[in-house]
Amino acid sequence: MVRRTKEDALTTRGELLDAAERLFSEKGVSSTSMNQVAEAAGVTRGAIYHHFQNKLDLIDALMERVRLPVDEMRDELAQTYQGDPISLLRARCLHIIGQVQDDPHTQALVNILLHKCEYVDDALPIHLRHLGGRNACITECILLADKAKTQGLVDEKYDSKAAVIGLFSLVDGLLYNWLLDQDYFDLSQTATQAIDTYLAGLKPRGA
Amino acid sequence: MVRRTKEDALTTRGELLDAAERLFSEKGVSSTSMNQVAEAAGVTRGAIYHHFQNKLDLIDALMERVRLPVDEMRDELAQTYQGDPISLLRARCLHIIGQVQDDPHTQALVNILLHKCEYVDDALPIHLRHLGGRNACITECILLADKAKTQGLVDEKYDSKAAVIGLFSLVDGLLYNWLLDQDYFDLSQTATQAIDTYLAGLKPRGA
DNA sequence: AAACATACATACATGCATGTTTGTTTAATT
DNA sequence: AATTAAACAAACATGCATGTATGTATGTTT
Repeated sequence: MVRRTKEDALTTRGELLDAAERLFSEKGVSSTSMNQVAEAAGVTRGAIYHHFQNKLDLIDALMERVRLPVDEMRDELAQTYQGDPISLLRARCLHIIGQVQDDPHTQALVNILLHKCEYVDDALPIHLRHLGGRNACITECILLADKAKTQGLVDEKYDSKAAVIGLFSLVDGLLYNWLLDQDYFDLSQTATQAIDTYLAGLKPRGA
Repeated sequence: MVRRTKEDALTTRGELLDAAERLFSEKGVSSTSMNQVAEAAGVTRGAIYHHFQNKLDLIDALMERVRLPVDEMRDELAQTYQGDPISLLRARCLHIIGQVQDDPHTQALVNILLHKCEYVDDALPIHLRHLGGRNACITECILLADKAKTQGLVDEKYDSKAAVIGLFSLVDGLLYNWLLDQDYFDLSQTATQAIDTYLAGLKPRGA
């Protein structure tokens, strides 16, 4: 209707992202057309193609807008920390769980990534970013696990990489299943127990 | 071309299922058209619509053809077993891992379910079957966990349902990540260590 | 052997999603 | 104040996917 100033344009862009995030998370990426996104944002497809090149670019902007939990985790791990490495890992995992549970944007994005988006060639750049962040994070966590081993906090018999992949898989699996049916179990309670169980299993038997 | 006898028709049907399984697993469900499936099977769309009502019906037939690991697990759990409940759980989880790793049909199907299929309303029946089998399986495993508790194999402080959900999430997460990038880690090794770690964590500290 | 059913191929009709282009209104620039 | 550029809307062109309807050759039955 009324033409817009620069700020208004940014608002429109934000509304487009909001609409896309909601629709993608509700109905799936490929089942949602650009037209539906535009309508939900109260504009036409012209607005979308003005702000974004295509659907992938739109999704990319979605990911850009929200800091994924793993990225945040990597940053915080890079900082100096106090306490033992295992406690740090535990805190970071629970933080991820909490963020998905409590932050709507994070939850929607993770939901899209886990359930509403086919892992196909077209979407490769999106998933590569996802994988890249995750792998970098795992790499740093392996160092933590090694350190924990030298401190006698983790049994020598365990392979550090496998231990970290197991921990991450546990978190992924918990999120995966909880997002499938949020009423089936309480996320933070279950996650706390499961993560503590896993970490307890890492300790040497005698400790 | 040449018209077919009943057996030939079954062959055609099987080839259609094979083609669909392969294409869906490679390129994703919604990115694969019925025409592509037909071409890959060496027939036309007419053959597909003769054997199946539509894409969903085709997917449904795919799931029907392969016994999903959880279903198999449930059956085996129902049988009488020897040994302690924890060992049984361990064996069953590792069996699932092995089946996904070694059986191409199972691997393709799980890959489709985890990565190549959006969890949207249209596909609800497929996912409901998935969830139904899984929940029934969890329910039975909770009984096992309770039994393990009475035998002193699991620490009293743990909630049985959360313990089982954690274990299943761990398996799911491992499969999820391994299917994303099969070269990033060795599945059976990592899974064995991770599951053993988790199960070790379930034991009472003194035991 | 005739009648019927099966197993497809082919053709058609429709609709929707995408990408692009053009037009229009308003803000920004000078 | 005039010009340009931004922010969209609207129209266009294209293509593909789906579903259905029809045709046809082959098996099947009686």
